[in-house]
Amino acid sequence: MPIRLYNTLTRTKEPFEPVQPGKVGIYLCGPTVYKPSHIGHMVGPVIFDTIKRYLQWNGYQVTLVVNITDVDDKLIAESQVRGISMAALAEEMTADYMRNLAAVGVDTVDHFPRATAHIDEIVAFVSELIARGYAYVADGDVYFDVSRDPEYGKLSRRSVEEMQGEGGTTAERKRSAADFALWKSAKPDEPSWPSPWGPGRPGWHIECSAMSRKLLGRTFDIHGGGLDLVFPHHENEIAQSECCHGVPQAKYWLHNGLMQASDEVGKIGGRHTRRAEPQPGDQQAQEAGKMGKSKGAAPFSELLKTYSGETIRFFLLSTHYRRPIDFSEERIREVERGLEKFYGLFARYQRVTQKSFYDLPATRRREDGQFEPGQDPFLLEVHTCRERVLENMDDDFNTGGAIGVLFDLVRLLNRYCDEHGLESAPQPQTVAVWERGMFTLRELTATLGLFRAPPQATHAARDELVPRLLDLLVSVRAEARAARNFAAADRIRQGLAELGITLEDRPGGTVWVLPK
RNA sequence: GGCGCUGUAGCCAAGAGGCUAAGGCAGCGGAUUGCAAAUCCGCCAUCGUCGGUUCGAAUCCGACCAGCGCCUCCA
Repeated sequence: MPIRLYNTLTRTKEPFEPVQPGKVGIYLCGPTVYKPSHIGHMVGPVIFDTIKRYLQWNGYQVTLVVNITDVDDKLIAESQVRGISMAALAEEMTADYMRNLAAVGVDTVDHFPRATAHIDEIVAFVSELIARGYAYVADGDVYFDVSRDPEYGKLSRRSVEEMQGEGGTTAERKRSAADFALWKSAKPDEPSWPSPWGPGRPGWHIECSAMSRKLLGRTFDIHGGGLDLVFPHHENEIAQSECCHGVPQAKYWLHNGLMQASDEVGKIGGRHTRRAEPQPGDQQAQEAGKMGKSKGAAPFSELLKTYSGETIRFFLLSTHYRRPIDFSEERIREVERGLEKFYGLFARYQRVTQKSFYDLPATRRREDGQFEPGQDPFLLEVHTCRERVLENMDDDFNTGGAIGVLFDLVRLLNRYCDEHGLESAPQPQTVAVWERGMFTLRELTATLGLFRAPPQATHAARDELVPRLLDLLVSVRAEARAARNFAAADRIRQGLAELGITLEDRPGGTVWVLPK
């Protein structure tokens, strides 16, 4: 069964067939690095990291490129405000972006090309467009002549007539409002690079055309980005690249939905807001806005102080990527409680087998994880879960549906553990069957890039003394319980609970759980 | 105004013509437990409204209502 994906170009789901058999090139539009990234910047990278993992697991050799736009009006403005160079600002913000990506487990990106490192390629690209008659020079600027491109508007489905084009001071130099800048002449105090048209800097869209060509070729497989980039960014990229090359730039265009910033009020904002009576003073709270425009868009690094990168990743993957997501901390906390189900099962696995779930090998290829369930009803159900997860993933990377099935699998594994008394009286036979199921959970979560490493140990757990003291308390409490002195036992448990430490009396003994 | 997206339980969310409409969070009942915690079992929706197509629609079509995005160099 083939992988299908939704192509913005055709507005339909299409079977995935790479340009070259077995190889896949993906270009994702990354950030303009002028301020710290917020959670909205993580949506694309997480889904495309997942897509790459999944395609690789399905046997494709995948190259993933995420560009860094490090020259732009906003960078210039911000660097002037802060009194540092544009390069220094870009450096700082790129480092922030990289740390954030690492935290959410995005580590499959092959190239992070920077616009300023590709000025030669950009100048060459612009020159080619001029030579072919698709662009014109105007007073040190270079503009793309939209009227020369009969296909202009095919991605966003707009007609040239309705375009307003870019405003700004350079507008008069353009022949048509819809034309857009390929190269902008520099003002005296602005950073610039030499070019045949005088000192200047690249326009917004050209770096993606130039860098994708360099790293992935004239026609590559998947071009991704946020839904807000469909117009004008991707439309203009297509115009530049396809007029220059005469071949499609990308076969499939994938766009992720945008993160909406709900207010701290949490529940408010978003699609379901139904204002029965417009309450005075309530209006501001009712407005959900796009992260990029919202002043409430906290730096992602701040969010990471409260929630793990894995929680965020799980949150982002628990809905389909094309759907808009309302962000609220309450939602993150709900997701976090769902994650506990997985962590709880991993802890059980450790108790039963003395092995870490995280050490289980993940399959490299889809077919490696296939197995014959035989007649065992448990394994039959595990097998079915696996199929259901893969069906979801094959269908336009439906990670939300896939995660729903993973919860089923977790319940299945817990039930088997309960029913066969694996924690109290493990039998090698049943443990082996259970492990077969755990193995499937391992491989399926790995394809989503989840649970690749144990959650960061808390500060308390890193302290050697804490576990020892807890063990001591637990053993004292065990003696009290043996003597049926439940008052003393409960006092210990209650006291620890007030410190956020949970005690679980299990068949094999008492387990303590530290707060996150 | 133009183009487009969305509306499924208290909240989040999968499903896109036909099995009892996944799953998570919250809640309720039960098993287990000395009591808890964790886990398991059970309960909790006719799919924005109105019409149409169809033997049959949450799923297709139309209208309407509501929210949102782009058309302003925001992923």
